[in-house]
Amino acid sequence: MAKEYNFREIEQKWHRLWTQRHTYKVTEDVNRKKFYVLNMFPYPSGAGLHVGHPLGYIASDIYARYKRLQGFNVLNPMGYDAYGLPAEQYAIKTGQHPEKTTFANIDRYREQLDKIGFSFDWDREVRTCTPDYYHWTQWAFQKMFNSYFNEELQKAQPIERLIEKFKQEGRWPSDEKAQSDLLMNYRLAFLGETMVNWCPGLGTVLANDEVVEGVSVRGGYPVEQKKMRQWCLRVSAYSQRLLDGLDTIDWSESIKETQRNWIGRSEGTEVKIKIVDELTSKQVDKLVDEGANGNSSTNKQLVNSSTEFTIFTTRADTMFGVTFFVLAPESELVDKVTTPEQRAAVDEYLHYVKSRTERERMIDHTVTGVFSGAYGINPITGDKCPIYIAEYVLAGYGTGAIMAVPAHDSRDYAFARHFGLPIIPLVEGADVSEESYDAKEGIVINSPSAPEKSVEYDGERLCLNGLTIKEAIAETKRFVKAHGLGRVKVNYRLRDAIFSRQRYWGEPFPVYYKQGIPTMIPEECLPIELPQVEKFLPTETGEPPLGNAKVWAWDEKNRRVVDCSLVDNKTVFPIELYTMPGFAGSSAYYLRYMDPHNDKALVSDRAASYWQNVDLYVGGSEHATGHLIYSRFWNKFLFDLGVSKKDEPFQKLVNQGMIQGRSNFVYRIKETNTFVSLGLKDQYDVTPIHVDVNIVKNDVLDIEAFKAWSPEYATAEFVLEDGKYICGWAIEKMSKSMYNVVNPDMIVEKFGADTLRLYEMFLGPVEQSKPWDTNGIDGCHRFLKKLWALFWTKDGELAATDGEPSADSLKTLHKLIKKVTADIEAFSYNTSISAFMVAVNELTQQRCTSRQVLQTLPVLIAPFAPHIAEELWEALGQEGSVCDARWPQWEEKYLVETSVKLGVQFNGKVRFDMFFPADATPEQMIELATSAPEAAKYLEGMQVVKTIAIPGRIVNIVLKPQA
RNA sequence: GCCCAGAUGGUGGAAUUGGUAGACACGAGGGACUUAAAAUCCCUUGGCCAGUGAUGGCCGUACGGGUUCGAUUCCCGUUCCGGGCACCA
Repeated sequence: MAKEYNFREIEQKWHRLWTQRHTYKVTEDVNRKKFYVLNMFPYPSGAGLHVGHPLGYIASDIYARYKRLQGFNVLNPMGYDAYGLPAEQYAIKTGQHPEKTTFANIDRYREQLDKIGFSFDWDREVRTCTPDYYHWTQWAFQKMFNSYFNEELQKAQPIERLIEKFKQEGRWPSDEKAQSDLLMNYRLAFLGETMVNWCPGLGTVLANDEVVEGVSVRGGYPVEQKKMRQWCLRVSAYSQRLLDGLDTIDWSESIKETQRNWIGRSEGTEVKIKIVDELTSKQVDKLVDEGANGNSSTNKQLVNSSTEFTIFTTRADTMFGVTFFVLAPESELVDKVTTPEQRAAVDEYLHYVKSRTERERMIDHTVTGVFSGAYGINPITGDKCPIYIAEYVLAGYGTGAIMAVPAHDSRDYAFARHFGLPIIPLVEGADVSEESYDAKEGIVINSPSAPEKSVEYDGERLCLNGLTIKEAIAETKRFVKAHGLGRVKVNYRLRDAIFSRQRYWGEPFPVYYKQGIPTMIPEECLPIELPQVEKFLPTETGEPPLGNAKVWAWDEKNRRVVDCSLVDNKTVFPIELYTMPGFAGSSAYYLRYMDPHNDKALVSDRAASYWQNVDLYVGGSEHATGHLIYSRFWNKFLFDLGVSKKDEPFQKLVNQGMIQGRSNFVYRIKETNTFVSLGLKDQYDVTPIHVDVNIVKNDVLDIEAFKAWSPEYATAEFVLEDGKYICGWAIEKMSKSMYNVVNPDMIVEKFGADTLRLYEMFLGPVEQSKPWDTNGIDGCHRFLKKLWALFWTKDGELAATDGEPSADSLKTLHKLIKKVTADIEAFSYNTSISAFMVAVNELTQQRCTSRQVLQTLPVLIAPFAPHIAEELWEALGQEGSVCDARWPQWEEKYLVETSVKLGVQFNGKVRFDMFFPADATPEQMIELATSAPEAAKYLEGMQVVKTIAIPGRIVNIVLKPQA
């Protein structure tokens, strides 16, 4: 009896042995080179894992195991992003404490993960919701609070330095409240009165990346803009460093591009615009006559006339085409600028703008706006242009005010057309009769249209005519700077991150309010643990859920958390009721894995120095503008502090694709309980119904299982084709409601973890999204059986012999080593597995039993299928674990061909194949090809024009008819 | 609208980056073994045409052009699908 491949027994055995032997325990070892592999840790949801989740873990595990076999000391940890909304919402619904459900989910995840045979060092597991972990989240927050960003040094510095500076400059107020307010403008973690994305459905604010098209990512509730006092992180301070860092890391171009868009650097010019209004310009002469001592209302006008505002533009070259200015409705200037005559119209407009939700504004781009009554003076032309207020200008970007150049900006163009404002073309050949010319290419004209149309400054007038747009921008910048009309300014779209949430299930802020001044709980007293509450909903007075906590006040004298009733505002103060957002805990977890049990520091200097940063990070691309920005920001801050040793946290990033579901359908004839097979369905009026993919094999329905699936179908009847019921299919998101969820446990049960690992990788490139189709899995399972069979005789004895391997076998082996090594390096696991299949087939055909060849195979397959690798390794009588073996080196000498079969081409078309000596020179190849008998018929009556011969590639002879 | 990435058999996908397109796997068809099933093994499988046959010919990598002895690969244009950003001045 041949020895059977009993994967269940093998996998259970090795899972047990790995645990017993601590095979995957990692310690810092300065004598070995480190390699840090990391997966984005999962949020443990109640639904458990489906086959899509482990894809990235398998891909990184393969790389981790490969690196280990190469002799690296590999850190490959795993943990849980355990704070989050679903657990809290579940708690609200059921009253179950989120910790309870979260921990239960974690246990379930762990159980599922363990079945797949990962090389995680579980001793390093972290959970973001445990006090020993969020201790360091709170600590980092306090460090940010006590730091500011030094623009000159482009790095974070202790806030004390800033205080010193203020003192030296005499700007340090004596009042404590004023001191606090002043510093809030600089702290990296600060309380800010900002417009936030308020989500009434969730009862909390959301970060920009948590809102898509005006609704929340989680739950899809509408989101509105609201002004609130919130904790914020000054992420924008790091804009330039976040941008520059992208050039130093090995990430996909598309994700870097996404981040560049998100950071949105634009280099432009700020120009100061003087304001005049109708009244002032009419009355200026009169006022001068009267001696400027008019009544208070005219005084106010005079103040207005000396007021100026600043606009931001990236198209400084178009200053000669400005025909109006526009302010954002939320701009503080609106109030100052509006004239009494226009007051009513402006108020009405502001009211209209307020009534519109963010979503409406985003979708509906109809032109709206109102004239403020005031005018601005274009400093370059001296022209007086009306100032409008319109919602198409955003308060949050630039200065909230723009100069409008309708000829060369489509939005300004639409506005000008709507309000009948002039349009002045500035680019040679640009036709602006139908639409604006927005391109940044061409030669500038009309700038100025006549010499006197350009205002003189210090004897100089700006003239851009004849320049290219790029030159004109540079020239205008120079002019504006030289004459003090404004300054060159870089703007970023990246906003500061709103860092507080009105939720229960998150990290509490280590902050209390002393006479309204936010004060940090001393570092030595951290962590401040999340208090118990009875209800997870906001309080009746609208406070966040932590308002329900009874013991949630800070006793300054005794340095501990005490009962709220003790608050006396002398020594006992209320603690912050907000909690931190989801990204707080996930921003520095990779550092914690380096030293997870340290209770003195986030990470020891020794561990951080050894592990440096993550060499390979694997996770979904959906985190491009969330986690992957926050984490880089957080790390850069910790780098400035000297805690992190690298400016960038993740050197190489691989984004695994999503696994979609492949749903199956049955077709019910309307108003019957009869189902018709796919090929016949067009003959009836049918309703397609999702059917559980687990009772369908190769699109053939298991009719008995279907009848048992739901009582409704117990009496179903079927119209079959060829005696089978064929189901339809479609690619959809993998979800319970589509009955297309495939569970990894089931696959492991049926085929084994090694087959699952192999198949997940065989499905296609790791980066690519693809549907899961269990149909193909047999191929991978068969391969493992064939590999297994190679090691055993018919009688179930070990087949290995000590004889010298054949040249063929050595060639097969070394070809395989070469291919697999190159493919793993390139993350091309699917082709790697194909190479294995070819090699095993070849070795089987060669009846290879050589120990020398056989003992290399377990090492090569170990990254992909570790269980079978261990079993074979042991069967061969090798010492220890295959994990401690050395990755083999391929040798060219076994691959050398004595002859090479190449296509011989005449005029670019392959005419015949022939063998050439492997070491033939191009000249010899041409000689051999032209003298071959097959060549004669092509050469007849022809003349050789050109010959091309590339050893190993091609032989090509170009002919033309003889003259 | 702007930016990025794609499009190859019935299906998932290969192709040493300009050198015999379709590796490997699934599915399908045929065959062997078997009382039968499972399992295993062998053959065929991009399309069209000719031939009893070994075989030969033509077409073929979304579409239309171009460069080249030679293009799935490089260039230009078009269509379609996916991802990101989006009144960002």
